[in-house]
Amino acid sequence: MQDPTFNKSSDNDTAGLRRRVFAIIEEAVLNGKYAPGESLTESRLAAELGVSRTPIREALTQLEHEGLVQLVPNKGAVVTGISQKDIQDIYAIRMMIEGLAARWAAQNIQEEELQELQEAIDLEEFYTSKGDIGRLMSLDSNFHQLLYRASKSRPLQHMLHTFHNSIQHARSQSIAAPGRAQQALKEHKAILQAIRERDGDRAERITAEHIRKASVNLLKTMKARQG
Amino acid sequence: MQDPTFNKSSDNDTAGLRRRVFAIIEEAVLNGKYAPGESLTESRLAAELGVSRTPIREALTQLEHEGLVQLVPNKGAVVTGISQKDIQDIYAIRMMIEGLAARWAAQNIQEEELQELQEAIDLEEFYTSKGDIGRLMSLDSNFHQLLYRASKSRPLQHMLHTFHNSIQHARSQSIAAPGRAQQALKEHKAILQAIRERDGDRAERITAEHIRKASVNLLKTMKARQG
DNA sequence: AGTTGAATACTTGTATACAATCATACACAT
DNA sequence: ATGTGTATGATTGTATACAAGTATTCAACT
Repeated sequence: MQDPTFNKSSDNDTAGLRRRVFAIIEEAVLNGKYAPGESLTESRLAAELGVSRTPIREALTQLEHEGLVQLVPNKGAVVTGISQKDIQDIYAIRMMIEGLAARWAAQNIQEEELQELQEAIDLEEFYTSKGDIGRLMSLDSNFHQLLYRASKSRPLQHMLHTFHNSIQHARSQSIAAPGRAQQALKEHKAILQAIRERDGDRAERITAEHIRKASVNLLKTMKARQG
Repeated sequence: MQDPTFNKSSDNDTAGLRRRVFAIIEEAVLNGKYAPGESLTESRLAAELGVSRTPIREALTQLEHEGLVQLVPNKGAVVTGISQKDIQDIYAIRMMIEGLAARWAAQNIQEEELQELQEAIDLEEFYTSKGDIGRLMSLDSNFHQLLYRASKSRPLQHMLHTFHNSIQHARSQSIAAPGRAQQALKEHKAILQAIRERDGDRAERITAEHIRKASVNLLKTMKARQG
């Protein structure tokens, strides 16, 4: 076994300027290069990134929907940033909602989806032993996305997808913490087991616990990193 | 007392084509004029509404974020529609999240916000006795928005705001049901009382119950109407 | 000095033109 | 008959031009 291919990519990868622009601005906001309160005008960003205003506009509206900036007419996009409390709140919300997702998944999952989850976990195990953080990030995403899909609830799927994106940056820090990947893998296995046994209560409970632990870990990491 | 003015309008009212276009397409989707599965191309909509593609594009991306269409490249915006199960799911999610909002509001609300909630309820009482459904809709929205704000959680506020929009249409049906407005008013009063007493547990519980009742009522209404 | 007013520069909102990509239909070969 | 390759048409993505509205600045006046 050398490098299991990872072909199930739910995200659209055909770059496009908008995606690149979005990623760049998002990164800059999250890194603090654009400070909270600062207002970004379209023309300035367009000049800075060497593209026209159109893709900038689209990226900004998307950023607004993710809550990173606030679009105020004739003023520009005001950077809001994400505080530590925001992340804490997001995890508190995720605890409830992903718990619900796990419960519904236990009720509605299909045999094929159980297999997909199992495969995701197998890959996770492989890369955890290899210590490949990059892959683990995307596999963790994958596991949770599969969970959402198995819940058979479109609104829930939609909402969690949005959320997931908005804290992607934070999650990547969390999983890089020493020992966290191993722990997450163990928790993922337990969640799958509960779902496989169609035990909705337990699935909900341990999924919430999984999120809570990730949250604790993340906040610890963030505090260690920036004071 | 004749017509208490309602000046606190959080929404931006400066029309703009995008907003109008958005409203028109949203209405058409919710009314079933554009059937689920149908794909709307930008040029077609632009011609139909007599505007250029630009505001259409922006409206469509917004509609995608609200989950009403899915933007697929080179195919157009595919209408997804909202099923009865979707609404059921949304209310299940709202039960949890708004419960959380009420709990946090009980912890963090300020004196001034308590007064605003009280005023909202007073107005609600007035228009309930008058039977002015239109006002009640916007007052119900207002009450819940105030609640979100009082929770002092930006992510929660943001998420619930999005949700609130996406089911605005459904809610307007719910509140129009006979007797529902009176019941909702009573429940709002109870919620405010719990928050005023800083009883987070109770506030969470009865808020969840409030959403559940609204959900039951709405589904009954929908079934009666189109089932 | 503070206030008011107008002029200017800037910013967003919209329209339109162009490029690149993709789906589809049709002809042709097997 | 079926599969394949190509050509055409359609659709989105991006750039740019223009219009309308707003914030800001500076000067004049009280």
